[in-house]
Order: sequence, then structure tokens, then C-alpha cells
Amino acid sequence: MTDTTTRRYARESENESEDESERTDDETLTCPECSGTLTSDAEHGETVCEDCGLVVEEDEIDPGPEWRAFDAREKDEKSRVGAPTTQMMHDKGLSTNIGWQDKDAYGNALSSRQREKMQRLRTWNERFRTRDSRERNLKQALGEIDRMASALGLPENVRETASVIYRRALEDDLLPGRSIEGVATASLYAAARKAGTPRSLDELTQVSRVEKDEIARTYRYVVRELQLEIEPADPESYVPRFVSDLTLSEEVERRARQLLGTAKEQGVHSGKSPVGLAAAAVYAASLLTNEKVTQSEVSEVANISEVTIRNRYHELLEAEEDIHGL
DNA sequence: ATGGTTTTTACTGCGTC
DNA sequence: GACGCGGTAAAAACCAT
Repeated sequence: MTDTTTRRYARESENESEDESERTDDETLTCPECSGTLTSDAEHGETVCEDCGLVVEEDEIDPGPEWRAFDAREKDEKSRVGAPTTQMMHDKGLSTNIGWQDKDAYGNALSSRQREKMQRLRTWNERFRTRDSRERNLKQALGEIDRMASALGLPENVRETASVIYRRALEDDLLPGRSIEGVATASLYAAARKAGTPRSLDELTQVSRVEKDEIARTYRYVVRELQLEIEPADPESYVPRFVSDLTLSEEVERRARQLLGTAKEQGVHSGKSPVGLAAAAVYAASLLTNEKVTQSEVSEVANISEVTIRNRYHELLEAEEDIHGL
């Protein structure tokens, strides 16, 4: 479950991508406390920082099987159940599905009489499955979330989180007076930020059927009502995306993070838009590493004005100098 | 609504290829 | 002459009050 977690923000450069071989299915993240590497441990249901031991998430449920199978035949023999539950389907994937093939459990064709019966059952089952408005509501919203998430290239776990948020909004009766679309978009926006793979409101607006103002308004509302704790986006979380969109090296990414780090220590960053800071850091880093990109290129991928980049990157470089001046 | 802050828009001047 | 860059002033957007 924990393997499709947040996008991987490569921050290593010392250990030359060697020791990856052992646990390739564990995506690496960084610890919020000491920025060490996080390791997810499905058996204990925890995500732990290797350096400081901080347990980031507890009590995750491992929906996988408790047995191991070494080939397809064993898997067939040991498996007793269907697919794991998922928040991404409106009924968590738990409802009954009647197969479309007119075959019985042994694969034999059904008599015409039985076929008619099955057809009626299918109809009724479908009606019950999506009967009350809540379920239909959810169905539509989750579809939207899925659509927007893939348009924005957001990983599956973000969609799951968005689904959970939406579900809670629905349960707390936050929907009346607000559009399904709006709440769905707001949920996704919140989920992306929470997962450390933020997308700007502008980006959300591009894929949503709802106006920017409404998204922002609904987002604030949902966050307040559900008491979601979402810190302001960390500029660093935008860096990898910009770097890769501009096809720059790891080195640039490292420098950019470093610049943002010192800027943070100096407190230069408060009140400024995280996106602007990230863009400026990437630009400044590209200068420092002789992999120059133009301001307009950066402004393009970051959706930020060149003026802002200029202002910010001066401040970043000043902060850097002040540190060295000590 | 209001005022303070930040970002954007638009424009200008300078140096380089 | 086009392009990249820096700077500025005024407008627009944003946020807390």
C-alpha cells in the first residue's frame, strides 16, 4: 500500500544511487524533522525516519495478504478473498458485482431462463448500488477527482487522500449549497498539499470545471470545517518539478534547496509566495552551476512573473552572502 | 469596506550576439 | 534588431482586520 506514495524528491547525491538494489519498492521521502530518509514499514504499519526515528504515520492498515506466494499457482491456492478495499470507489469496492458473462460458477453457459433471471438481477443490483443520492454524489465526485489528478500527474495516494477528505465533507454535511465539483477540486487541492506534492490554485483551475475563486473559497471552508491541518506549502516541494520541467541536473536541484534552506534560516521567506521562491531558487541555482536557463523559461514553468523571480532571487543571494559573512 | 503587502503588468534602458 | 536582464511605477490581487 505504501509503495505508491508521494513523488520521490531525490535529495541524495553523496551515495551515488548504489544501495538502491535492496528495497526498490520503497519510495524514499524526507523526514519533516531532520530531513533524513523515511522508510515505510508495512509490517508494523509505520513510516519511520532512519535518522531520528520519528514515526511519521502509525496504524496504517496493510491491505495486502498475510501469506506469501512464490508463483501464480500458489497465489491461486492461498488466496481466499478479492481485491483490497479502496477509498477510490464510491462503495470502497465492497459491493456485489454480477458478472456480465452468462456463465455459472463452473464456467458453463446458462439456460435462457437463467439468463433472463440474471439480467433482472443485474438491473436491480445496479439500482441498489447507486440508489441513494449520497452514493451517486460520491460516484461523480470521485470520478472528477480521478480525472483531475491524472491530468495533474498526481500519484495514487493523493487521490486516496482526496477521496477521504471528500467523504468526510459529505458526512459532515458540508455539501449543501456547494457544488460537487467545487468540493471535489478543493479536496484534491488539499490532498496534494498535504502529501507534499502541491499544485498551485492556477493549475487546479485549469483542470477543474470550477472557477478559481470558488475553489479557493470552498477550500478554506472545507479546511476550517474539517479542521485539516495544512501548513503553507514548502517552497522546496516545488523545486523537483521545476527542475525536471527545465531538464536541469541534480546539482541545480541541490543548490536550489540549499538556497531555500538559508533563506528560511534568515526568515526572508515569510509572506512571500512559495512558488515564487522556488522559481527564484531554481533560477539562481542554474546560474551558480553554469546551467543557465532564462528568467522567462523559469517563469513559464512556474507560472510566476519574471519580476517576482528577479526580486526573490536577489533576496536569496543576499541571504546566502549574509550567512557566509558570519 | 479598508489598508498594508505582494505580485503583475507595462515600459524603458543597457549590453551582447 | 532581437534577446536577456535589471529597474521602476502603477495597477491588481491578496489578506487580515
